[in-house]
Amino acid sequence: MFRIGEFAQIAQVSGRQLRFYDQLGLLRPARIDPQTGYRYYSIRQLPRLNSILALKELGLSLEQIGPLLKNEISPAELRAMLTMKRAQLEQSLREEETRLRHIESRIAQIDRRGGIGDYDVVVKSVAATPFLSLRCSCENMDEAVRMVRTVAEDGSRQIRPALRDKLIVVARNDHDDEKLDLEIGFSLMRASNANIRISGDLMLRAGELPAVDTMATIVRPGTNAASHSSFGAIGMWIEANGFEVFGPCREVFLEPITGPPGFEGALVEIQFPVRAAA
Amino acid sequence: MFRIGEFAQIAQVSGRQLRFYDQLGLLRPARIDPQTGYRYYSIRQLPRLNSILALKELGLSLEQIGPLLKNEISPAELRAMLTMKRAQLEQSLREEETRLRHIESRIAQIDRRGGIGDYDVVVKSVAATPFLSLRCSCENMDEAVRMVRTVAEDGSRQIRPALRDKLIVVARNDHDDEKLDLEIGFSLMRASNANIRISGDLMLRAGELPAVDTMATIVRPGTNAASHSSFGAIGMWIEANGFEVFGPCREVFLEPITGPPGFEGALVEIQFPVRAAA
DNA sequence: CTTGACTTTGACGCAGCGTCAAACCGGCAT
DNA sequence: ATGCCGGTTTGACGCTGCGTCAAAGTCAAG
Repeated sequence: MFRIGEFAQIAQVSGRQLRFYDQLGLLRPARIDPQTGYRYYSIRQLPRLNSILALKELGLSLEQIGPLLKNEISPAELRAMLTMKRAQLEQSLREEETRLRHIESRIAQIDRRGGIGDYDVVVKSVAATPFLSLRCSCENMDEAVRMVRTVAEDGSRQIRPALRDKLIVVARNDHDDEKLDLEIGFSLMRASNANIRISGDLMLRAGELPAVDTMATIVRPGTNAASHSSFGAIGMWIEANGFEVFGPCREVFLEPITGPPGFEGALVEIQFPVRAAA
Repeated sequence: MFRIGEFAQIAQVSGRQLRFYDQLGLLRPARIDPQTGYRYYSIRQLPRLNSILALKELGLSLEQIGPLLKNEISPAELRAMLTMKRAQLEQSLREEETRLRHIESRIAQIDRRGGIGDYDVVVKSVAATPFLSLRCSCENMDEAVRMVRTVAEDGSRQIRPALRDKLIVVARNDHDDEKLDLEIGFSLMRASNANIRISGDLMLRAGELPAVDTMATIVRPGTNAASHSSFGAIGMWIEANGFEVFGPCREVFLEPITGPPGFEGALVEIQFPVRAAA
């Protein structure tokens, strides 16, 4: 019979652990002195303790180990538990590898640029949303900016504020032509089938923006210069972290557009649908 | 200005999180209504929140993120933090891979044998210990068993109980001859240079058992039959989990030997020094 | 004015112990 | 017998980053 300290030393565990296992009923001492409350362990309890430690090593929780030791678990059930554990482990392994890549790209960035860059690329998922929009093809940036402004202003006037949500520009230039193939419109609070005619012959048509599970996003001031550097940043991030672009990029105007041309004060969220690179 | 729920929805976080970040001072709401205590967030706080989320993704703790956002951290310090994180991550990746192998070998074992095997292989580290022992070469198992018994009995008589610790047999058969090359003796509570003569011309000489960092161990009843199966079990375990045997195996008798020949009632811990397989 | 949806603060929970604190106990030296 | 030092007991809090109630107050629509 050993007192708790000796037994702990033999088994390479802490006394606190033994007391805790006692409390959980996983490993009661062979004897407890009723006078003093001292716990006395027999060397014959070592196999049981080792079973506990081995099962813990496999990643099982102490709660799960209890029934196992009492042989209340069939091999099939244990197999199922372990298979689940394996799946969880594989999942977390993949996640940690992703994180490792994140960290390494961030370290490389510090080394390259000698400073701290932007931290704000975030992966999120977005739900499908009704979208009242205009498809158009623009020759150059200036034309695109004018068009966005037109849609923004006329849309703001003609769509009820309670229905209108945010201005969104989807870049659909598949084969990057010279031309910009854009879809410009407003997301809506709820579905609506009404098309809306705006200035001249332009027409906003009801449609839907599809949901995207993994969307790499970055929030930036909407000045054109900053927008350009944001695209660079998010592109590097996507590449460095083992993703690839998977669909059309969106620019979400988080604030209603006001002020002078150029959207200087606007706040824009750039969104790239991504998936793990092949 | 958004109330907490809307802002949470936009940023894909929970309201609880926002309140928590407020409490930590990481992200105070743009305004708090002094009447009602309602928190109001500006969309312009989204970049800061995204910074927090991105840094969290890198594995930094919220405590570490605070100073970062206040620009109280130089790039070099950040680099150091991330490098440390990377090392930790790589370490935990290796550990999880090891666990994954453990689990897979356990599943395979269930599938092969249709049942639950022994759970009790445990890795521990053992310290160096003074060792009073006899080196001998035995032709067969019977001779070895007799020799162990002789050392056990004579040693128990001739070494003071306060000095004597446990009977240990080290198997030194390097090139597995027919013969068993054993070292049989007692570990001691403290160093001693006294050699001890036991029955006949046999002599226990003072020496030392070296420390071993990673020792795969299993505790078993000392019956010879059970001992055999234990060796099989531990061998399979070592192989399945990507280790290799690295030195001489030890058998530690956890209880003083009593009773009839064969050590039927004894409790033995088998120890194999191991290292990651090449 | 009544709902029903939101929000506030406050508290507990978690997983597996580590780490005090205050009070006892055991064996050795005197 | 007596001190003393080291081990032991129970009990409580800490940790990480929130999730999840609970009770009470707020806001906006009908």
